Amino acid sequence: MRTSNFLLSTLKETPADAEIISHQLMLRAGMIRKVAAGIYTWLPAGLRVMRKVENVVREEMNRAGAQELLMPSVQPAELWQESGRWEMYGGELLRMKDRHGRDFAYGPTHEEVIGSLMANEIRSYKQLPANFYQIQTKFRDERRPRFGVMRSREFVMKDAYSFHLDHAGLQETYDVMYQAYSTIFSRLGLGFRAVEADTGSIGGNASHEFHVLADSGEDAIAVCDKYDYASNVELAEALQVGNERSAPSEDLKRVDTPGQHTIAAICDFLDAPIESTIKTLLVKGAEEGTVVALVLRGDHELNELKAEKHELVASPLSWASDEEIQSAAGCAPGSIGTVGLDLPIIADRSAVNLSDFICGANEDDVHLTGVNWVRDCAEPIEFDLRKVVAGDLCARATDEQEDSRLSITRGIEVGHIFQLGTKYSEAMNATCLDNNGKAAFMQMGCYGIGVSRIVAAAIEQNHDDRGIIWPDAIAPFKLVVTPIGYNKSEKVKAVCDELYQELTASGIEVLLDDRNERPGIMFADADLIGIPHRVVVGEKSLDKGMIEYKNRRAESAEDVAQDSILEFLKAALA
RNA sequence: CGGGGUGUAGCGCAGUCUGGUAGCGCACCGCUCUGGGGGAGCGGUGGUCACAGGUUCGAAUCCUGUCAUCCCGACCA
Repeated sequence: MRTSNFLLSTLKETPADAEIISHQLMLRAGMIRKVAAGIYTWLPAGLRVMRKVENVVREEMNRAGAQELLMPSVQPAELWQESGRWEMYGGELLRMKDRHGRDFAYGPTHEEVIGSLMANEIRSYKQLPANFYQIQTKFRDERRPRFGVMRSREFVMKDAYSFHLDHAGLQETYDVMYQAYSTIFSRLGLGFRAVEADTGSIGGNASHEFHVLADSGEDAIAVCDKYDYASNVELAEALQVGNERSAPSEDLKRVDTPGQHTIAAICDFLDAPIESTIKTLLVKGAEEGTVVALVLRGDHELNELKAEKHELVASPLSWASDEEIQSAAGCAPGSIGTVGLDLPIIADRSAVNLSDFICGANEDDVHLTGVNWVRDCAEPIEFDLRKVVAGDLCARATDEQEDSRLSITRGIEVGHIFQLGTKYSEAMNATCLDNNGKAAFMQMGCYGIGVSRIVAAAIEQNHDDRGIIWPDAIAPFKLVVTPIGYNKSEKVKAVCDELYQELTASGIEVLLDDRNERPGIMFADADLIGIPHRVVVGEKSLDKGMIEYKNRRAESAEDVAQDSILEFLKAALA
């Protein structure tokens, strides 16, 4: 491609409404343009990158035995009513009516379509296992789209759905997909991590997310390399910290604590370590109108996702109102405690093993010290409630060494694999006959990759102050040829044209910058759009029989003899 | 959905308080010089000042309403 024939819409200045680096660079490099909130046009430079990602994904899905198909983006409401999600899905489902007034939705995902399709197409276990995928535009009407294509409403996704006679078959394909995903992200040149994930409302027994590691990531991941453990912090198990509960050694004492309503204030006021305090949080119970107390050690934070998994706790988690707190505890938040509290008390593992601790007295501006479970209040229900923090022991650890502890890193979720079980096959009545001729609901798995999001994630991970640095596998062009004086020097023009033709003929995607621009502009543009390899052809070098080569990541350039440049480049780009 | 910003040329912004012919830089077009990291000069093109209504002799500017968009949070995966 020649720049004279390519829409190179680079911007010198950063558009004001772009916050994160990938969004800024995608706009500046002329990859995308916003059409509406969360809706973007992909310009040629951007689309070239997305196609590269798609192709790698397609190759590896095919290699893993999945078959590509294409389902409609506009889906009839009946399918969603059948699965119950027409009501359940909420505002994210973009609904519309056709000219006859019939309800449709723009597909945010395709379990319904594939489920009803395969209910018809698959009749016998002999057709199983089967795995189908598509690469297609989805629409989720996010409440708050943000960060460019990182969290857009319209986006490109690879979604795959597998079908099995039994769970063993599902597990087998799940493992194959796990491997395929690892291969895909490796081939894309991305630093990533597979992490255990919450199965959320979908349910099922296993789920992994694939995260591109980047400080700007929206998700926090707890990692322990020694035990090969990585989990979304939403899910990561928090072990008990501290020693086993010891016998009470202090008497229960009432202390006036006027105006001290936070843990930090109490510790300061009583000159007590924060590990000797507990906090008591009141939340709505699963049963309408009830309230439940959640207890954590003072220095720990509540993991709301864990809490709402307890059968006594309302899901989604919902805080008790001030009135409910007043009537249940007899005081305002800040003075709640476990003594004399007539509520179910669910305590985090690390709070359960405390003795002689400090808590509120359920009376405004009064606290208790020397509190002990059993002696002073009921034995609590033990439950994993807290958020893990860096330095916690890994849940798999069998020792307490430094390298058995968790570190917290941030990631961008670019892939997610689920074992769905029979949830959708039951909803869509997708059965097949087993080898006894009996109908059985098929086991399903589903496997997503955020194709457009990967483009942004790759930039988050690969950029410098001059612009994007594409991994070779997804660069819009592998090599840029920058002539000095293309329109002035016959010699330079001839060498560039020949180089361009030969490299192009050997299958290398080359951008020849034939604009009549000053070198600085050409260098700046090439760096901004992130082309990984560059050669500069100028009369000065040519007179010495040299052509200059530079890797985008390298500090400086090197001279290569003109007569060996082709082999050199073929080797460098291999 | 709650809170906070912002809407003036393709991009970045000033002008709004204090009403009086719509400006600057970049980009873009033409010419000249220049030619290894966003160069310089001269001359140009481009705007229903988000929209609607109101006040006024006169509104980008004041008033009312609407919309769009960005950020934080909640929500979602």
